[in-house]
Amino acid sequence: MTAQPFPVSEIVASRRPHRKDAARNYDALLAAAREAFAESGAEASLEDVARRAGVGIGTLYRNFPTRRHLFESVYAGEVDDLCKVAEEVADREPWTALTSWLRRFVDYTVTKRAIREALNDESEIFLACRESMYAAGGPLFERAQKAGEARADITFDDLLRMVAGITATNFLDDAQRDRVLSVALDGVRASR
Amino acid sequence: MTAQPFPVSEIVASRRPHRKDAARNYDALLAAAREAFAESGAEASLEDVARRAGVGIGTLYRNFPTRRHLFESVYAGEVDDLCKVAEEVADREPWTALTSWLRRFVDYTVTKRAIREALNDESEIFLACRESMYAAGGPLFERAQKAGEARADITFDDLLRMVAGITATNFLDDAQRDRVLSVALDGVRASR
DNA sequence: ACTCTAGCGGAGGCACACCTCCGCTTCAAC
DNA sequence: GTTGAAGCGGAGGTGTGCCTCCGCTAGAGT
Repeated sequence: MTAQPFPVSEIVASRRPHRKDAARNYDALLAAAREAFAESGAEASLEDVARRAGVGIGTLYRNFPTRRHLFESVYAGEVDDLCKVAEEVADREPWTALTSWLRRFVDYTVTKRAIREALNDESEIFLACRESMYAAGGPLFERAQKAGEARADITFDDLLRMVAGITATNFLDDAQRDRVLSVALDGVRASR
Repeated sequence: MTAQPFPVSEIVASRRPHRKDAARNYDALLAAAREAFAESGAEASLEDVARRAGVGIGTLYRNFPTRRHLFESVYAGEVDDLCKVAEEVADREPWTALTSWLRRFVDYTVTKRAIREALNDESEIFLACRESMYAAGGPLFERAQKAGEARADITFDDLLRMVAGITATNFLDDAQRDRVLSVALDGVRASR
Protein backbone atom coordinates (compact mmCIF):
# COMPACT_ATOMS: atom_id res chain seq x y z
CA MET A 1 0.00 0.00 0.00
CA THR A 2 1.24 3.42 -0.94
CA ALA A 3 -0.23 5.74 1.62
CA GLN A 4 -0.32 8.84 -0.52
CA PRO A 5 -1.98 9.11 -3.94
CA PHE A 6 1.11 10.86 -5.27
CA PRO A 7 4.21 12.04 -3.47
CA VAL A 8 3.78 15.74 -2.93
CA SER A 9 7.48 16.31 -3.09
CA GLU A 10 7.41 15.39 -6.75
CA ILE A 11 5.26 18.38 -7.57
CA VAL A 12 7.94 20.55 -6.15
CA ALA A 13 10.94 18.49 -7.23
CA SER A 14 10.06 19.17 -10.83
CA ARG A 15 11.28 22.68 -10.20
CA ARG A 16 14.75 21.52 -9.30
CA PRO A 17 17.17 22.82 -11.94
CA HIS A 18 19.17 20.45 -14.14
CA ARG A 19 22.63 21.93 -14.18
CA LYS A 20 24.93 20.57 -11.51
CA ASP A 21 25.85 23.82 -9.75
CA ALA A 22 22.31 25.08 -9.96
CA ALA A 23 20.92 21.92 -8.38
CA ARG A 24 23.44 22.17 -5.56
CA ASN A 25 22.39 25.74 -4.89
CA TYR A 26 18.75 24.75 -4.94
CA ASP A 27 19.34 22.10 -2.32
CA ALA A 28 21.43 24.42 -0.20
CA LEU A 29 18.67 27.01 -0.31
CA LEU A 30 16.04 24.53 0.77
CA ALA A 31 18.17 23.34 3.67
CA ALA A 32 18.98 26.89 4.69
CA ALA A 33 15.32 27.83 4.55
CA ARG A 34 14.31 24.88 6.69
CA GLU A 35 16.89 25.97 9.23
CA ALA A 36 16.06 29.65 9.13
CA PHE A 37 12.31 29.12 9.42
CA ALA A 38 12.73 26.73 12.32
CA GLU A 39 14.89 29.27 14.07
CA SER A 40 13.32 32.64 13.34
CA GLY A 41 9.80 31.70 12.27
CA ALA A 42 8.10 32.39 9.01
CA GLU A 43 9.23 35.98 8.76
CA ALA A 44 12.91 35.08 8.63
CA SER A 45 14.68 37.37 6.20
CA LEU A 46 15.20 35.95 2.74
CA GLU A 47 18.52 37.70 2.65
CA ASP A 48 19.50 35.62 5.66
CA VAL A 49 18.41 32.43 3.96
CA ALA A 50 20.60 33.21 0.97
CA ARG A 51 23.50 34.01 3.27
CA ARG A 52 23.13 30.71 5.13
CA ALA A 53 23.01 28.85 1.86
CA GLY A 54 26.14 30.65 0.71
CA VAL A 55 24.52 31.97 -2.44
CA GLY A 56 23.57 35.41 -3.66
CA ILE A 57 20.15 36.82 -3.10
CA GLY A 58 19.59 36.79 -6.85
CA THR A 59 19.96 33.02 -6.91
CA LEU A 60 17.37 32.66 -4.24
CA TYR A 61 14.88 34.72 -6.18
CA ARG A 62 15.57 32.82 -9.38
CA ASN A 63 14.70 29.54 -7.70
CA PHE A 64 11.90 30.80 -5.51
CA PRO A 65 10.30 33.90 -6.98
CA THR A 66 8.30 34.56 -3.84
CA ARG A 67 8.47 33.73 -0.19
CA ARG A 68 5.51 31.47 -0.74
CA HIS A 69 7.40 29.33 -3.24
CA LEU A 70 10.02 28.71 -0.61
CA PHE A 71 7.45 27.85 2.03
CA GLU A 72 5.72 25.45 -0.25
CA SER A 73 8.87 23.61 -1.15
CA VAL A 74 10.03 23.21 2.42
CA TYR A 75 6.59 22.22 3.59
CA ALA A 76 6.04 19.66 0.87
CA GLY A 77 9.26 17.91 1.79
CA GLU A 78 8.17 17.59 5.40
CA VAL A 79 4.78 16.24 4.48
CA ASP A 80 6.33 13.66 2.26
CA ASP A 81 8.45 12.39 5.15
CA LEU A 82 5.40 12.19 7.34
CA CYS A 83 3.56 10.10 4.79
CA LYS A 84 6.35 7.60 4.73
CA VAL A 85 6.12 7.17 8.49
CA ALA A 86 2.47 6.19 8.13
CA GLU A 87 3.50 3.23 6.03
CA GLU A 88 6.14 2.22 8.51
CA VAL A 89 3.77 1.99 11.47
CA ALA A 90 0.91 0.38 9.56
CA ASP A 91 1.60 -3.14 10.81
CA ARG A 92 1.29 -2.39 14.53
CA GLU A 93 -1.78 -2.63 16.77
CA PRO A 94 -4.49 -0.15 15.68
CA TRP A 95 -4.24 2.22 18.63
CA THR A 96 -0.48 1.97 18.85
CA ALA A 97 -0.10 2.60 15.16
CA LEU A 98 -2.29 5.68 15.39
CA THR A 99 -0.54 7.18 18.39
CA SER A 100 2.91 6.40 17.00
CA TRP A 101 2.09 8.29 13.90
CA LEU A 102 0.59 11.13 15.90
CA ARG A 103 3.79 11.43 17.92
CA ARG A 104 5.68 11.87 14.71
CA PHE A 105 3.06 14.32 13.58
CA VAL A 106 3.86 16.33 16.68
CA ASP A 107 7.48 16.85 15.69
CA TYR A 108 6.31 17.93 12.33
CA THR A 109 3.87 20.45 13.74
CA VAL A 110 6.22 21.89 16.29
CA THR A 111 8.78 22.98 13.76
CA LYS A 112 6.50 23.70 10.86
CA ARG A 113 3.80 25.67 12.55
CA ALA A 114 5.06 28.99 11.28
CA ILE A 115 5.12 27.85 7.69
CA ARG A 116 1.68 26.37 7.85
CA GLU A 117 0.27 29.60 9.16
CA ALA A 118 1.85 31.64 6.43
CA LEU A 119 0.56 29.22 3.84
CA ASN A 120 -3.09 30.04 4.02
CA ASP A 121 -5.33 27.50 2.44
CA GLU A 122 -5.42 29.04 -1.01
CA SER A 123 -2.26 27.37 -2.18
CA GLU A 124 -2.59 24.45 -4.54
CA ILE A 125 0.36 22.70 -3.05
CA PHE A 126 -0.97 23.17 0.41
CA LEU A 127 -4.15 21.37 -0.60
CA ALA A 128 -2.17 18.56 -2.17
CA CYS A 129 -0.16 18.18 1.03
CA ARG A 130 -3.27 18.10 3.08
CA GLU A 131 -4.80 15.42 0.92
CA SER A 132 -1.64 13.44 0.96
CA MET A 133 -1.36 13.58 4.71
CA TYR A 134 -4.96 12.59 5.24
CA ALA A 135 -4.56 9.70 2.88
CA ALA A 136 -1.58 8.57 4.93
CA GLY A 137 -2.93 9.01 8.46
CA GLY A 138 -6.68 8.66 7.93
CA PRO A 139 -6.67 4.88 7.52
CA LEU A 140 -4.81 4.49 10.79
CA PHE A 141 -7.57 6.37 12.53
CA GLU A 142 -10.39 4.50 10.84
CA ARG A 143 -8.79 1.23 11.76
CA ALA A 144 -8.66 2.32 15.39
CA GLN A 145 -12.30 3.35 15.22
CA LYS A 146 -13.37 0.04 13.76
CA ALA A 147 -11.43 -1.78 16.43
CA GLY A 148 -13.43 0.17 19.01
CA GLU A 149 -10.31 1.88 20.29
CA ALA A 150 -11.20 5.38 19.16
CA ARG A 151 -14.57 7.06 19.58
CA ALA A 152 -16.75 7.15 16.51
CA ASP A 153 -18.25 10.62 16.86
CA ILE A 154 -15.27 12.60 15.67
CA THR A 155 -13.43 12.87 12.38
CA PHE A 156 -9.78 12.47 11.56
CA ASP A 157 -9.71 16.17 10.85
CA ASP A 158 -10.94 16.88 14.38
CA LEU A 159 -8.19 14.70 15.77
CA LEU A 160 -5.41 16.27 13.75
CA ARG A 161 -6.42 19.77 14.64
CA MET A 162 -6.59 18.86 18.29
CA VAL A 163 -3.11 17.39 18.28
CA ALA A 164 -1.73 20.19 16.17
CA GLY A 165 -3.18 22.76 18.50
CA ILE A 166 -1.87 21.18 21.65
CA THR A 167 1.60 20.72 20.34
CA ALA A 168 1.81 24.18 18.91
CA THR A 169 1.73 25.84 22.33
CA ASN A 170 4.65 26.31 24.62
CA PHE A 171 5.03 23.95 27.51
CA LEU A 172 7.33 24.00 30.47
CA ASP A 173 9.10 20.94 29.13
CA ASP A 174 8.57 17.94 26.89
CA ALA A 175 7.19 15.91 29.78
CA GLN A 176 4.33 18.34 30.20
CA ARG A 177 3.61 18.30 26.50
CA ASP A 178 3.42 14.51 26.54
CA ARG A 179 1.27 14.50 29.65
CA VAL A 180 -1.23 16.92 28.18
CA LEU A 181 -1.28 15.12 24.88
CA SER A 182 -2.04 11.85 26.69
CA VAL A 183 -4.93 13.45 28.53
CA ALA A 184 -6.43 14.70 25.31
CA LEU A 185 -5.94 11.33 23.63
CA ASP A 186 -7.74 9.74 26.57
CA GLY A 187 -10.64 11.88 25.50
CA VAL A 188 -10.45 10.32 22.08
CA ARG A 189 -10.72 6.87 23.66
CA ALA A 190 -13.21 7.89 26.30
CA SER A 191 -16.36 6.55 24.71
CA ARG A 192 -15.22 2.96 24.71
CA MET B 1 -13.88 36.31 47.87
CA THR B 2 -11.65 38.37 45.61
CA ALA B 3 -10.23 35.95 43.13
CA GLN B 4 -7.02 37.79 42.41
CA PRO B 5 -4.46 38.95 45.00
CA PHE B 6 -4.40 42.37 43.31
CA PRO B 7 -6.07 43.50 40.12
CA VAL B 8 -3.41 43.47 37.46
CA SER B 9 -4.99 46.33 35.66
CA GLU B 10 -4.10 48.59 38.55
CA ILE B 11 -0.43 48.11 37.93
CA VAL B 12 -0.97 49.44 34.48
CA ALA B 13 -3.68 51.96 35.27
CA SER B 14 -1.22 53.84 37.43
CA ARG B 15 0.40 54.90 34.18
CA ARG B 16 -2.73 56.59 32.94
CA PRO B 17 -2.03 60.32 32.71
CA HIS B 18 -3.95 62.86 34.80
CA ARG B 19 -4.72 65.64 32.43
CA LYS B 20 -8.07 65.30 30.68
CA ASP B 21 -6.93 65.34 27.06
CA ALA B 22 -3.97 63.13 27.82
CA ALA B 23 -6.17 60.55 29.51
CA ARG B 24 -8.51 60.52 26.56
CA ASN B 25 -5.61 59.90 24.21
CA TYR B 26 -4.34 57.13 26.43
CA ASP B 27 -7.67 55.37 26.30
CA ALA B 28 -7.99 55.84 22.56
CA LEU B 29 -4.56 54.33 22.08
CA LEU B 30 -5.39 51.29 24.16
CA ALA B 31 -8.60 50.71 22.26
CA ALA B 32 -6.86 51.20 18.93
CA ALA B 33 -4.12 48.79 19.93
CA ARG B 34 -6.62 46.12 20.98
CA GLU B 35 -8.28 46.48 17.63
CA ALA B 36 -5.09 46.54 15.57
CA PHE B 37 -3.55 43.56 17.33
CA ALA B 38 -6.71 41.53 16.95
CA GLU B 39 -6.77 42.33 13.28
CA SER B 40 -3.16 42.23 12.14
CA GLY B 41 -1.48 40.25 14.89
CA ALA B 42 1.31 41.31 17.17
CA GLU B 43 3.41 42.91 14.46
CA ALA B 44 0.80 45.51 13.61
CA SER B 45 2.49 48.78 12.84
CA LEU B 46 2.59 51.24 15.71
CA GLU B 47 2.10 54.00 13.22
CA ASP B 48 -1.18 52.36 12.32
CA VAL B 49 -2.22 52.17 15.95
CA ALA B 50 -1.60 55.88 16.36
CA ARG B 51 -3.56 56.61 13.19
CA ARG B 52 -6.53 54.56 14.38
CA ALA B 53 -6.48 56.35 17.69
CA GLY B 54 -6.38 59.68 15.89
CA VAL B 55 -3.23 60.84 17.67
CA GLY B 56 0.32 61.55 16.56
CA ILE B 57 2.96 58.89 16.70
CA GLY B 58 4.79 60.96 19.28
CA THR B 59 1.87 60.65 21.66
CA LEU B 60 1.90 56.92 21.31
CA TYR B 61 5.58 56.75 22.20
CA ARG B 62 5.14 59.07 25.16
CA ASN B 63 2.52 56.78 26.67
CA PHE B 64 4.05 53.50 25.62
CA PRO B 65 7.78 53.85 25.13
CA THR B 66 8.07 50.40 23.59
CA ARG B 67 5.85 47.96 21.79
CA ARG B 68 6.08 45.81 24.86
CA HIS B 69 4.51 48.47 27.06
CA LEU B 70 1.54 48.52 24.74
CA PHE B 71 1.24 44.76 24.77
CA GLU B 72 1.39 44.64 28.51
CA SER B 73 -1.30 47.21 28.97
CA VAL B 74 -3.71 45.60 26.55
CA TYR B 75 -3.01 42.18 27.93
CA ALA B 76 -3.44 43.18 31.53
CA GLY B 77 -6.86 44.60 30.80
CA GLU B 78 -7.99 41.32 29.29
CA VAL B 79 -6.68 39.28 32.17
CA ASP B 80 -8.47 41.47 34.60
CA ASP B 81 -11.77 40.83 32.83
CA LEU B 82 -11.13 37.14 32.91
CA CYS B 83 -10.53 37.17 36.64
CA LYS B 84 -13.87 38.82 37.20
CA VAL B 85 -15.61 36.03 35.33
CA ALA B 86 -14.13 33.49 37.73
CA GLU B 87 -15.96 35.16 40.56
CA GLU B 88 -19.20 35.20 38.65
CA VAL B 89 -19.24 31.46 38.00
CA ALA B 90 -18.01 30.43 41.43
CA ASP B 91 -21.42 29.49 42.78
CA ARG B 92 -22.25 26.87 40.15
CA GLU B 93 -21.65 23.12 40.20
CA PRO B 94 -17.91 22.33 40.32
CA TRP B 95 -17.56 20.91 36.82
CA THR B 96 -19.94 23.41 35.29
CA ALA B 97 -18.18 26.30 36.95
CA LEU B 98 -14.84 25.09 35.64
CA THR B 99 -15.98 24.57 32.08
CA SER B 100 -17.90 27.84 32.01
CA TRP B 101 -14.78 29.67 32.96
CA LEU B 102 -12.74 27.72 30.44
CA ARG B 103 -15.16 28.69 27.68
CA ARG B 104 -14.57 32.29 28.54
CA PHE B 105 -10.87 31.59 28.67
CA VAL B 106 -11.18 30.41 25.08
CA ASP B 107 -12.42 33.76 23.83
CA TYR B 108 -9.59 35.37 25.63
CA THR B 109 -6.99 33.10 24.06
CA VAL B 110 -8.35 33.28 20.57
CA THR B 111 -7.93 37.00 20.27
CA LYS B 112 -4.94 37.44 22.50
CA ARG B 113 -2.70 34.70 21.25
CA ALA B 114 -0.47 37.03 19.29
CA ILE B 115 0.15 39.27 22.24
CA ARG B 116 0.92 36.44 24.56
CA GLU B 117 3.50 35.08 22.19
CA ALA B 118 5.24 38.39 21.83
CA LEU B 119 5.27 38.79 25.60
CA ASN B 120 7.82 36.15 26.45
CA ASP B 121 7.88 35.20 30.06
CA GLU B 122 10.47 37.72 31.16
CA SER B 123 7.99 40.50 31.68
CA GLU B 124 7.07 41.40 35.22
CA ILE B 125 3.54 42.23 34.26
CA PHE B 126 3.19 39.01 32.40
CA LEU B 127 4.07 37.14 35.55
CA ALA B 128 1.60 39.16 37.57
CA CYS B 129 -1.11 38.39 35.03
CA ARG B 130 -0.29 34.76 35.13
CA GLU B 131 -0.44 34.67 38.90
CA SER B 132 -3.66 36.60 38.88
CA MET B 133 -5.26 34.29 36.39
CA TYR B 134 -4.19 31.18 38.24
CA ALA B 135 -5.51 32.57 41.46
CA ALA B 136 -8.83 33.16 39.73
CA GLY B 137 -9.24 29.86 37.88
CA GLY B 138 -7.16 27.48 39.98
CA PRO B 139 -9.71 27.13 42.79
CA LEU B 140 -12.37 26.19 40.27
CA PHE B 141 -10.20 23.36 39.10
CA GLU B 142 -9.28 22.15 42.57
CA ARG B 143 -12.90 22.11 43.56
CA ALA B 144 -13.69 19.94 40.55
CA GLN B 145 -10.84 17.63 41.47
CA LYS B 146 -12.02 17.28 45.07
CA ALA B 147 -15.52 16.55 43.83
CA GLY B 148 -14.07 13.72 41.77
CA GLU B 149 -15.09 15.38 38.55
CA ALA B 150 -11.61 16.09 37.25
CA ARG B 151 -8.70 13.68 37.23
CA ALA B 152 -6.14 14.19 39.95
CA ASP B 153 -2.96 13.47 38.02
CA ILE B 154 -2.71 16.76 36.17
CA THR B 155 -2.20 20.35 37.21
CA PHE B 156 -4.19 23.44 36.48
CA ASP B 157 -1.29 24.60 34.38
CA ASP B 158 -1.55 21.46 32.25
CA LEU B 159 -5.23 22.12 31.74
CA LEU B 160 -4.82 25.74 30.75
CA ARG B 161 -2.10 25.02 28.26
CA MET B 162 -4.18 22.29 26.74
CA VAL B 163 -7.18 24.53 26.30
CA ALA B 164 -5.06 27.41 25.11
CA GLY B 165 -3.38 25.21 22.56
CA ILE B 166 -6.55 23.78 21.16
CA THR B 167 -8.28 27.07 20.85
CA ALA B 168 -5.31 28.75 19.29
CA THR B 169 -5.50 26.69 16.12
CA ASN B 170 -7.74 27.30 13.19
CA PHE B 171 -10.87 25.24 12.86
CA LEU B 172 -13.33 24.90 10.06
CA ASP B 173 -15.96 26.56 12.21
CA ASP B 174 -16.87 27.18 15.82
CA ALA B 175 -18.76 23.91 15.99
CA GLN B 176 -15.60 21.98 15.31
CA ARG B 177 -13.70 23.93 17.89
CA ASP B 178 -16.32 23.14 20.49
CA ARG B 179 -16.43 19.50 19.51
CA VAL B 180 -12.68 19.12 19.80
CA LEU B 181 -12.58 20.99 23.05
CA SER B 182 -15.23 18.68 24.48
CA VAL B 183 -13.25 15.63 23.47
CA ALA B 184 -10.17 16.95 25.21
CA LEU B 185 -12.15 17.87 28.30
CA ASP B 186 -13.52 14.32 28.33
CA GLY B 187 -9.91 13.30 28.74
CA VAL B 188 -9.72 15.50 31.80
CA ARG B 189 -12.70 13.66 33.30
CA ALA B 190 -11.67 10.27 32.04
CA SER B 191 -10.25 8.83 35.24
CA ARG B 192 -13.52 9.04 37.15
C1' DA C 1 -7.68 86.42 32.30
C1' DC C 2 -2.76 84.88 32.66
C1' DT C 3 0.76 81.92 32.78
C1' DC C 4 3.49 78.09 32.55
C1' DT C 5 4.10 73.62 31.81
C1' DA C 6 2.46 69.02 30.45
C1' DG C 7 1.26 67.32 26.40
C1' DC C 8 0.80 67.27 21.27
C1' DG C 9 1.91 66.02 16.40
C1' DG C 10 4.46 64.75 12.68
C1' DA C 11 8.71 65.65 9.85
C1' DG C 12 12.75 63.36 9.20
C1' DG C 13 16.82 60.35 10.10
C1' DC C 14 17.90 55.50 10.56
C1' DA C 15 17.67 50.63 9.77
C1' DC C 16 16.31 46.87 7.35
C1' DA C 17 13.89 43.82 4.11
C1' DC C 18 12.26 43.23 -0.52
C1' DC C 19 13.23 42.58 -5.21
C1' DT C 20 15.39 43.88 -9.93
C1' DC C 21 18.87 44.14 -13.07
C1' DC C 22 22.93 43.27 -15.50
C1' DG C 23 27.91 42.31 -16.16
C1' DC C 24 30.55 38.23 -14.96
C1' DT C 25 31.20 33.05 -14.44
C1' DT C 26 30.73 28.30 -15.28
C1' DC C 27 28.69 24.35 -17.19
C1' DA C 28 28.01 21.14 -20.85
C1' DA C 29 27.25 20.17 -25.68
C1' DC C 30 29.79 19.61 -29.67
C1' DG D 1 39.06 23.51 -26.82
C1' DT D 2 35.40 26.51 -28.12
C1' DT D 3 31.29 28.64 -27.48
C1' DG D 4 26.64 29.86 -26.28
C1' DA D 5 23.50 30.02 -22.93
C1' DA D 6 22.15 28.99 -18.21
C1' DG D 7 23.27 30.52 -13.99
C1' DC D 8 25.53 33.61 -10.57
C1' DG D 9 25.92 37.45 -7.18
C1' DG D 10 25.31 41.58 -5.07
C1' DA D 11 24.85 46.70 -5.71
C1' DG D 12 21.30 49.67 -5.37
C1' DG D 13 16.41 51.49 -5.80
C1' DT D 14 12.09 51.27 -3.22
C1' DG D 15 9.17 50.80 0.48
C1' DT D 16 8.06 50.55 5.28
C1' DG D 17 8.46 50.73 10.20
C1' DC D 18 10.92 52.50 14.26
C1' DC D 19 11.86 56.24 17.14
C1' DT D 20 13.57 61.15 18.30
C1' DC D 21 13.18 65.82 18.60
C1' DC D 22 11.35 70.25 18.93
C1' DG D 23 8.23 74.14 17.89
C1' DC D 24 3.35 74.58 18.86
C1' DT D 25 -1.18 73.90 21.70
C1' DA D 26 -4.20 73.77 25.26
C1' DG D 27 -5.38 72.34 30.04
C1' DA D 28 -4.99 73.61 35.08
C1' DG D 29 -3.82 76.36 38.76
C1' DT D 30 -3.99 81.15 40.52
